[in-house]
Amino acid sequence: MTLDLSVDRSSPVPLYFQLSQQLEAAIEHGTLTPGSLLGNEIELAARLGLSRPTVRQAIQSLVDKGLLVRRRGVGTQVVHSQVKRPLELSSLYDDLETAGQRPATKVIVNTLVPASAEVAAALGVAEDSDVHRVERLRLAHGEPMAYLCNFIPPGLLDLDTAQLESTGLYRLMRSAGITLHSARQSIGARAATAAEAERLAEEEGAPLLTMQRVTFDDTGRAVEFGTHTYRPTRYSFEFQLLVRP
Amino acid sequence: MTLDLSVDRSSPVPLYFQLSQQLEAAIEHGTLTPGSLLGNEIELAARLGLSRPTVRQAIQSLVDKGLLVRRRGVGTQVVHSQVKRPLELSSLYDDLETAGQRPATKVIVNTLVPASAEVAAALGVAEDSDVHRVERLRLAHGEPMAYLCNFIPPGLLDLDTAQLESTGLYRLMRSAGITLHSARQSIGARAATAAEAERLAEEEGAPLLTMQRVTFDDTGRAVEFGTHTYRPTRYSFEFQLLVRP
DNA sequence: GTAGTCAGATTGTCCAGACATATGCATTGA
DNA sequence: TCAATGCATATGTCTGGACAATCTGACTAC
Repeated sequence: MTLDLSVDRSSPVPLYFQLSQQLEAAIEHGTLTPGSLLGNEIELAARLGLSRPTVRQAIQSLVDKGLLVRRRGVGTQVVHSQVKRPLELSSLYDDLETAGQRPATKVIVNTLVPASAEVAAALGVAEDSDVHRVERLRLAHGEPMAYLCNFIPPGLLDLDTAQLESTGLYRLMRSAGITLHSARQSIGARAATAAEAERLAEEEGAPLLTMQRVTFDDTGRAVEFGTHTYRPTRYSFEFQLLVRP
Repeated sequence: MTLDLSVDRSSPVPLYFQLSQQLEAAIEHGTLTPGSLLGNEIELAARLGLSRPTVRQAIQSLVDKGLLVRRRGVGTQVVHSQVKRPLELSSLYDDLETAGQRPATKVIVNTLVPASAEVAAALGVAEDSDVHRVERLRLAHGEPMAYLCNFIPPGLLDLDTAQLESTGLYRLMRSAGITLHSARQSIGARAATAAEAERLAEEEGAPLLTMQRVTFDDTGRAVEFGTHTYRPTRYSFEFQLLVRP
C-alpha cells in the first residue's frame, strides 16, 4: 500500500495542516484502513522532506480528533471505530442542512425585552437591561422540529428577521465577526405544556427534549443564551466524545 | 502580579506538564484573573529556564482545555467564562459521587445472552455470539434515578455483581486495564412504557431521557454498548463544549 | 519449558534558534 | 480631521538534532 503524500511549500497553508488533511482524507476514503500502522514519524518526515516536529504536529491534530492512536514503541494506528465525527459546538441549522433536511425557520418573536434574573445571570448583564429576544420555529420537510428561544446581548449584531429566517443564528454571529469559543449546555426532558404542544404540533404531556445553552466568544463573553425544545421523535443529539487523558 | 512558577528537572513528570498544572492551578485559584495577559512566551521561557517549544506545549494544553486564548500579536489571555469544566466521557456513577449524591446500584440482571443484531453491530461481534448483559438500577438518596442496560463483549473483564453494586462500570473497566478512548452517544427522549415506569417509579407515558452509548478503547475496539433511561426530574446532561477551530 | 534479559524500533520530551504573520499603537501624510 | 504607513510585539510555523521511555520479540539461562 503506497500512500502518495506531498506538500506544497509555496502554499500559504501550513505544512502540518496540508499533511493532516491528506491523512484525514486517506482515512475517510479508506486508503488507510482501520488498524493499519502509519509508518514511523522519522521515515515519514524524510519521505516528505519535512522535519519530524512538523510531521508530529500533523499527526497530533488527528490524534486530537480521535482518528489516530499513538503507542510508544509500537507506532501510530488508525482507530477501528466506524464513526469519526467529533463533537462540535454545532448549530441545529447546520446539522439539518448537512443531513440534507432543508431546514426552514419561522421567526415568531424578534424584539427587545428587559432581562429577567435568569437571562441576566446567564449573559452577565444587568437585570432589567435590554436584551434581544428571538423566538423561532425550526421546520424540516415542513414539519415542526424545534422551538428555539434565544436571548442576545445588545450591540453584538443586527438581528434582521429576514436573515434569521434564511440562515442560522451561529452563522449570523460568525459573519458579524464574533468568534465562537465554547458553550455550556444542559440537555433534559419534560412533558409538553399546552402552549408548547400547540407550537410543535404535539399533544399536551408529550415528552419533549430540552436544551439550554450559554455560548461564549473567544474573550469569554457570553454572546447567547438559548432555551430550546425539540420533538424527540424528530431529533436527538448525536455526538462523539473523547476521553481527556 | 508576580506568579511564582518553577519546574523540577529531577522529577519524572514532563516539564510542560508541570508548567501547565501550575498555570491551571493559578487560574483555578484566581491568582491569574480572567482577561489577564499571561506574559509572552519567550520571556516566560527565559524566566523558567525552559525552551520556547516546551512553554508553548504547556500553554497549548490549556488552550485545548479552553482555559486560555491565544491571539497573535496580542498575547495569551485567561478566558472570562465562569465555568471551566470541560466535556468528558463521564460515568454516571462518578457524576453522582462528585455531586455528593452517594449513588447506590442494584444489579437486576447479570448474565450471558446471545447478541441481538443491534448489539452485535454496535459491539462489532458476531450475531448470536455470547455477550454479557448487565441491567442495573441506579439510585440517589434512595430514589431511583436511572435504569442502565449494558452489553459487554466477553473476556474483557470480570463482571462481579458485588463489584458492580459498589462502583461504576467505567471504573471497573479502567481497573481491568482497559484504556477508554472515545464514545459515540445519542441523547433523546420518549414516553415511558409500563415496564419502564414501574422500574423508575414513574407513571406510564411520563417523559424519560434516553441515552445510547458505544464506548471504544484506545485500539478502537468497542468495549461497551449501553441503553440508559433517566428520570428527567432527577437528572440532566450538563457539559461544556469547545469549538473546533 | 519458563522466566528473565537484552536489543531494536518507535514515540515522548526537550532544546536553540530562524523566519513569517497578525495586531495595536504611534507617527506621518493628505 | 482622518486615513495610510511603519514599527514594536506577540504568536504561528518550521528546522535539525538529542536523549529518554516504552513496547515487542528474540535470545539466553535456569
